[in-house]
Amino acid sequence: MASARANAPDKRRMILDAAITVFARQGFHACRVSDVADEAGVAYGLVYHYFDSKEEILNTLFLERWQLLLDAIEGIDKERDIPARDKLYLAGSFIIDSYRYEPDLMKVIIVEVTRAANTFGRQHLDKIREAYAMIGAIVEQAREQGAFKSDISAEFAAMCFYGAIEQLLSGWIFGFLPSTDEEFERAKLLVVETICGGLEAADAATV
Amino acid sequence: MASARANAPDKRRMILDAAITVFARQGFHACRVSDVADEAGVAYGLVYHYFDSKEEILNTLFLERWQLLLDAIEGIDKERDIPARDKLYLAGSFIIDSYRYEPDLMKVIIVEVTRAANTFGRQHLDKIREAYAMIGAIVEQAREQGAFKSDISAEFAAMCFYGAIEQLLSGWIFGFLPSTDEEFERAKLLVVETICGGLEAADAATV
Amino acid sequence: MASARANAPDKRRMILDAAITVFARQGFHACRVSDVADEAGVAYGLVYHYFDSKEEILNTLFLERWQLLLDAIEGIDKERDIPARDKLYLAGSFIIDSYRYEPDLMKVIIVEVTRAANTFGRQHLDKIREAYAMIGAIVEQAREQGAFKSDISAEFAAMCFYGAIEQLLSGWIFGFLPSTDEEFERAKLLVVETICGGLEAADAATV
Amino acid sequence: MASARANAPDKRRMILDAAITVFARQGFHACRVSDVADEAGVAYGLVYHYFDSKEEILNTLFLERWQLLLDAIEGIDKERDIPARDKLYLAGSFIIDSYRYEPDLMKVIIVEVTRAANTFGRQHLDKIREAYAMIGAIVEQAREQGAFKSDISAEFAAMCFYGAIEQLLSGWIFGFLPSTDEEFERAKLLVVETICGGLEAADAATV
DNA sequence: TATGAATGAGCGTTCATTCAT
DNA sequence: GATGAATGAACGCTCATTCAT
Repeated sequence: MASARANAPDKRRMILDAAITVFARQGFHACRVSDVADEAGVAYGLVYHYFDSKEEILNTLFLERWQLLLDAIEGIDKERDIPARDKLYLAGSFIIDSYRYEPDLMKVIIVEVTRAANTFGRQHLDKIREAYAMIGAIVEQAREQGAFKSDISAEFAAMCFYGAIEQLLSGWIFGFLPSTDEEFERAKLLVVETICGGLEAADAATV
Repeated sequence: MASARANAPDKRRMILDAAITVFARQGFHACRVSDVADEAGVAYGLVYHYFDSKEEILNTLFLERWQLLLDAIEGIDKERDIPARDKLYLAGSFIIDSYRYEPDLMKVIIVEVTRAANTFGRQHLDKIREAYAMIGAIVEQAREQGAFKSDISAEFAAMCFYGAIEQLLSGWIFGFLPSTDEEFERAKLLVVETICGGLEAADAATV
Repeated sequence: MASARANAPDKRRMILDAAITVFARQGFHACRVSDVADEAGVAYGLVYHYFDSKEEILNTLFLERWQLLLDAIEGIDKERDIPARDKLYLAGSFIIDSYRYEPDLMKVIIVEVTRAANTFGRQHLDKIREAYAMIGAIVEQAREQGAFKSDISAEFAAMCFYGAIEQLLSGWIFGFLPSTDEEFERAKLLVVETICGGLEAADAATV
Repeated sequence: MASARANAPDKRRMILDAAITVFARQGFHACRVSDVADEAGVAYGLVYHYFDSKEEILNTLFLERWQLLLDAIEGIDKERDIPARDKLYLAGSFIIDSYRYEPDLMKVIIVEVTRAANTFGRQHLDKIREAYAMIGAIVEQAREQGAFKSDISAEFAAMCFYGAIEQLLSGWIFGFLPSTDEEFERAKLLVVETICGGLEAADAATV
């Protein structure tokens, strides 16, 4: 029987996927629950069979994905013998690739949650800050080892790093940065180069 | 006429100021037009005498303030004989001080406009990008002069710089960075130090 | 200006009157707010301009009317020099006449509030019981004076009296008692005769 | 078959019993079919296997119990050689004891059917009135025998008697009369004393 | 200018009922 | 018999906006 249902549609998943599409296209507030149901091809009420509210759908999407991101950064940080810059490169890459491969989902998460700081962002602030903390931990270790400047706190550095990446994601999301593979790869390298190496030319630092 | 009304209340201004308070406290979407009218101490309908819609109030607040910011950065950039790092410091200072001295207004602008990218941010995208462009112009000049690395585009650098600052503002707005004078001053210095000088210690850059 | 508006329609009152008609005809739960608005000839939203909810309309109708009833019984009780039986007759008359002259309003109050004990009745229980208490006070005084039996508590007597009257009202409301003037007058007399004098024939009481 | 299933759970009965509990606790309208199913420990849809609708469950509960009541009163009335007052005492006792021993069921019947006159009460009005008629028959016989006053119609007397009892039941149901054995027994005696003997003291009747 | 009563489209949510398994 | 996923009509309430005064 399980096999008979192996490729049966998982309606709950279909609703979540439809929500990604609809939230990304119309925005969370501008869309109606019926838009999600229509996109998923299910009846209106089924959405409420699986979720308590429209908000819960968004929360579910965010928490699912954000946990993957936290797990990824944690995994990167545990590889002890690579330099902090490489760890930050891997973390940044994971976020950028998340957008590259699932742009609608990441658009929803960035636009409707992490940047929507006084609606959903607020209720997920602790979860969001876990990411900052993990990036901060990478920086902190580098500071202790003398690789990073001690006068810039790890927390501060993490916010600059994350802020820069989120700004880049916004650029892609709103179409003023080109969404090409080259651009994604270049951005991965340059955001680390900028934050770790600084904008200033090495031989000009003393100017 | 102006003198005859010298100390008559400017109802339009009262409405705008009330809107700053209310939008900051409750959020643009969560508040009603009547909340703004109540805060301003005027009748419901008067808001519609001065503004076409609730949105127009927010647009007005944004455009008023953002133009000041653009003018300030432009002014900073025209002082030709200071280094790019100093220009960026001044630009960053202006933004941070804007929040320091008018936290409600800046909260509204950041939360409801620049970070609300798929509602108001979208319609003001060009205006917002003018700020990136001005920061980019500062960077571009430094690149041409060899002070900044040429492999990091000015546009990219500007987004990292602005992203870092906006992230810091979010930290203050949502209360996970302390809003003290020392902290504001420190942040001004460090955000430039981070973006221009990089996180890496000078003697560790080759590691 | 006041005179210019002397016969201007009081929309709030129109809504209340429409609600009496609609609640009586369709029942509180079976009708929609739009039915009330339509009956009143006003826009949907105006109902919510004057009342917080559909329930508040019913509460308002009940409290308005019930207070008249309480005031009436209180007034009756203060006329000290008439016998308890006459006071009960006047109290019963007031209630029966309330139905006679405003059948829809009393139907709503009886059906949707005082007999709807586990919805609205519950929240107005204290107010409803004030009526029992006032009737009880009339009985109590008669007991103290020796006119009424001392082995039947005043509270118990009040509930029997009120229960009998409410049952009669139900009979008229649901059409199994004839709603004629003679019937109303006869009922006023007989309910008192029954409760005060008893069903038993005087010469048969010892049987 | 009955023996083969002697101790198999009778799901239909379980649903009815669960409905008594749930309807009494939450009220008929405020509860969902799933609440009944949960309480019964059966699946959602099984309720619809045994009953056509949520209403049919209530109808079933009412008709089952009301028939017992009708049968009881009929039985009482057939014992010809006891006085009307005793018959009324027995009828009242049966109703009061019904509540005493099955308070939830009687609460549901009183609150959701007999007092809910414009929903379920209406469709069961004829059945409810059968009870009045039977009480009326007891009174009528006493009138014919001269034991009861002839100027109070039997139908009227029945409504007063039933109204008084239902009011008492409401008092117990909503907790403003104490639900003790003494109270129940006292009420049985006093309601008959009140309705048959009247509130007025014998020696004061001429006052 | 100034008021606030009046408008009405729009949406989230509920839940009785059906039906495929 | 038994399950619970699936359906979809229905409704209370919100609130931006209009307009008569």
